[in-house]
Amino acid sequence: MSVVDAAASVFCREGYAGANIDLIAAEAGVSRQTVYNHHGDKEKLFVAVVRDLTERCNAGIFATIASFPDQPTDLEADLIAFAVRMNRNCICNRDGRFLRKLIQAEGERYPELFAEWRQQGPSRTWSALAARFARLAFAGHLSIGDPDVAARQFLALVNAELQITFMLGGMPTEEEVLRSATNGVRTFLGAFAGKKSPAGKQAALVHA
Amino acid sequence: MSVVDAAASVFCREGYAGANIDLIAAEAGVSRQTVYNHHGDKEKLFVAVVRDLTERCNAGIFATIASFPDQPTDLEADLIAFAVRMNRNCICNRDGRFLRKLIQAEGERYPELFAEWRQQGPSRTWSALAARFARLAFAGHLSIGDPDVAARQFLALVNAELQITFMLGGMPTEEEVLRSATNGVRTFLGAFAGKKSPAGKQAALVHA
DNA sequence: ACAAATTTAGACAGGCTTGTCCAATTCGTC
DNA sequence: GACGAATTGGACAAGCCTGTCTAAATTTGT
Repeated sequence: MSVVDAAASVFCREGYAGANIDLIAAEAGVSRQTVYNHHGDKEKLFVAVVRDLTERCNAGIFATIASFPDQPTDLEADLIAFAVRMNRNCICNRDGRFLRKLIQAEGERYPELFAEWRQQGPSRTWSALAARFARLAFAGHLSIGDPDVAARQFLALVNAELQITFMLGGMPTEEEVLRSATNGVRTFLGAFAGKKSPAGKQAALVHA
Repeated sequence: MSVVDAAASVFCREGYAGANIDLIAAEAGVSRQTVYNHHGDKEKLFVAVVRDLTERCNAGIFATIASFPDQPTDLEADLIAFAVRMNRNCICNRDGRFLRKLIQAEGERYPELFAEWRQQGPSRTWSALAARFARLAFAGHLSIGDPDVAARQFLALVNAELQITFMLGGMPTEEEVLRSATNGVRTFLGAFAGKKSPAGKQAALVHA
């Protein structure tokens, strides 16, 4: 395990103040001196950990959003599968859980570091997701007022049943993820199911 | 400020390991020795803080649930007002934010302490809320499949727009709380709005 | 006003952690 | 095999924190 990975693990488990450089070195399988040679001091190491996690998490999120069902065959099934992918690959995995915990625990102590995360992560995630939902609405599959609100509510709904598990740092089972996603998507579609006259059809008519 | 209140503040701000008894004493306006006289040691003080917060938060939650609109005049407006009360009095207030942060940061280190919170807090909260929604459904105001799922999704929806603020330990403005509640309740009703033939009417007919 | 209980300030030991220094060892590469 | 670079283990100082102790000051109850 690399030094940064070991540090992520220890910072998450023990908190910044409680994290011990000796323990990080031991967990990484290197000597303490090597940690200092590579990363300078504890604070620089922490920053490196956060940047590393932010980068990997964002990459995973945007890779997953790229698999959004733009042309769904079975909208419910496709959205459920997308929500499960999102949870499995971005939110429940090691990086996601670690980053969330670090943000919650140390976010107030490093405002500039996490402001950067906030702008490059959630803001862009929501925009990208909102654009996909807007497209579904435009094609008549959904009836949405504000796509940004819909995107945030989609994420909130498909995670609704996992919040306690997340709070305690746990990892939900595959079955829990599927159930939460299924219930969430059904409610989402109950609220936003498409109307009979999609915008696409209307536009086609105007052009005809 | 009491010792326990000051300790809650410092534990939240600095984490368990980073919390300094001298700082707690100073913030409480007493000497360090008094802290030790009253609470024994750091760990006992931490347990006292968590128990205190858990108790007060639960009391606030159940007091707020008691104000649930069982016989709504304007269902949307009544649910929005309820959601705002819930957020203001239980989730965004000092105790709620502190307890959440302590659970997230130290939950894994004190499993038995937070298992107790979990059983007396979220479990009972969801049951109580589910019962209220079931009653609304029975009276024909809502059309709900599983009341427990509906209760969790209701809370998830009305907080959907506040999650980032909560993550960073911030306090949303009154306007943000209202907007999130309004958007959440509208989506909730979009998915669960009552049917024309309420169970109550059917029951009345059976009895007639 | 007086006596008991509590609180206070400060000193103090013990332990732990960070970050540095250094000599010895190992590793990568030619 | 040889040479330079990186790694290692350990010692080390300095600082911080916990928890205890003590004697003085303050508050409380009567």
